[in-house]
Amino acid sequence: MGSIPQYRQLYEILRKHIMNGVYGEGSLLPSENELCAAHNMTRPTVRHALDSLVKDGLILKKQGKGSIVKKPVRDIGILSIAGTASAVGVRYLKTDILQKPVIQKWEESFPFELSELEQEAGCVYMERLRFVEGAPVFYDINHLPNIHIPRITNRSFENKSLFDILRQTYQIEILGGEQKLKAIKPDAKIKKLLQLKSAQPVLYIERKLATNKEGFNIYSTIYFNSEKHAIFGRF
Amino acid sequence: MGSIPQYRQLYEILRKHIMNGVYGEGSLLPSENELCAAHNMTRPTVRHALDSLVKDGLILKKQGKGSIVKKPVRDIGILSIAGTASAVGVRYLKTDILQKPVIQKWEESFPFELSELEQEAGCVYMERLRFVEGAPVFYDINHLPNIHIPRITNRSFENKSLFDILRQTYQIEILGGEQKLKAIKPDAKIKKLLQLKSAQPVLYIERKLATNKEGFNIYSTIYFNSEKHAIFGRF
DNA sequence: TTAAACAACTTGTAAATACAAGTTATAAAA
DNA sequence: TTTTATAACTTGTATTTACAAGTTGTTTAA
Repeated sequence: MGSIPQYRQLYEILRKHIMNGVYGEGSLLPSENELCAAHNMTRPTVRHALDSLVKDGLILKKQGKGSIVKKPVRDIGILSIAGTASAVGVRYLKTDILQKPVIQKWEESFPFELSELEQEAGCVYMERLRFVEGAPVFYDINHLPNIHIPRITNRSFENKSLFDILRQTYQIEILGGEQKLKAIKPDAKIKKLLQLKSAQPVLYIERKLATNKEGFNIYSTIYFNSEKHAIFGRF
Repeated sequence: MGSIPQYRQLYEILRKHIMNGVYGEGSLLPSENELCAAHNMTRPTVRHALDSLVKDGLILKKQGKGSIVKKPVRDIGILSIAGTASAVGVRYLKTDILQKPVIQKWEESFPFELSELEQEAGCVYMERLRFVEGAPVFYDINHLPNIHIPRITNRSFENKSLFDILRQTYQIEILGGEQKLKAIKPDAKIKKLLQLKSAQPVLYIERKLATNKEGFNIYSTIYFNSEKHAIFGRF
């Protein structure tokens, strides 16, 4: 017997099966007693495995019924955009790179506290403006510490999300983060960039995203025109 | 013995003690065996309670060491408030009930889609205004379907969060949700309630919170004065 | 035909027990 | 004095057993 706990092994098996569609969305998992028999475990052990799946939001247990497969759509914090009436997919999002990634020093007034490592390494800076149906709605400024990401300044970001590149090229995954939101009156620069009518307020977001790389955080400042669209998020 | 499970009772006790500072941050909880003896339970039951605390992020268990109290600022989605400079604890939040819970019909223009069950049951409606350091910052309107929550209109909400009452009295837990955020120009009513200077924009949030009770969702509309504070969230 | 009762499932809660594995302070040996 | 071993803790994993409670289809009685 391996040193991996039994409940963990069952969890991995069931998780894989759910992801691969062996158990379709909305269908029932085998009952706890069936799982006991099939994997030669006792009920507490099986339940431990199922508890983990519940925690992941992969199943939903109902007393007297069974374990229902859920396969959730989880976003990372607030990332997607919804129209005020109906949802607008990310595919309708066109991106302009205002400032291609450059390496520079951290600004003195940088709103987040930096670790020593981040401070020393300097930062990679970029600005983007995003359009929905031809109109600018999203202006974001990103700072990454200059570690783990060699040659990022040479990369093209055309039609590719920053997060996709970080994940695919550098194996950097977002684990979580924190953000601060305010409604503000935009200054002249923002007003011009987002083509705002006067007196139209703007949603302002500061966020810090933690990754699987120790000490590698992504810092973003976002200005969002919420006249015709809203920031949408699941949690 | 009440019909509330033992592990749940212990969970509530420990949770309260952690929140009230009986167990300070970083300190150790009594060991599992001590809790068994103190509350006359067996270890599986005690561990079930501790598991819930781990899930809440209130403790951190270390094998061979014990259960370390964490007391995080981690709320459900966006609920906590941070000062623009430093964090402001929820304890500085005073709540005024503008409209005590009443049972009424759902409004025609209700922004969310309702299930048939929710539609039939009618809704419980309440309004609150929250203050930080004497100034109103938070106006929220809540709609709950009138199921699972008998006699809620008789309850006092003085110094108690709606979520605490739902959890403790009705065993209703928030599992997740979705929300939509915008920056808006407030109308006269909101302006007056939040004592806003003219031209001060407001953060507007619509949220739907899903719970462990099938078909029981909580719908909130929030107006937030982000002049001196920001909405803060972890994920 | 219809409604109530029941049986056979499902998950939920709980006890009693055992041993494995990580941590820490103490006692023994170098 | 310093190092090592040990004992006494801690949480982690797992079995076995029992009954409660919710769901569903079937059988029985009206």
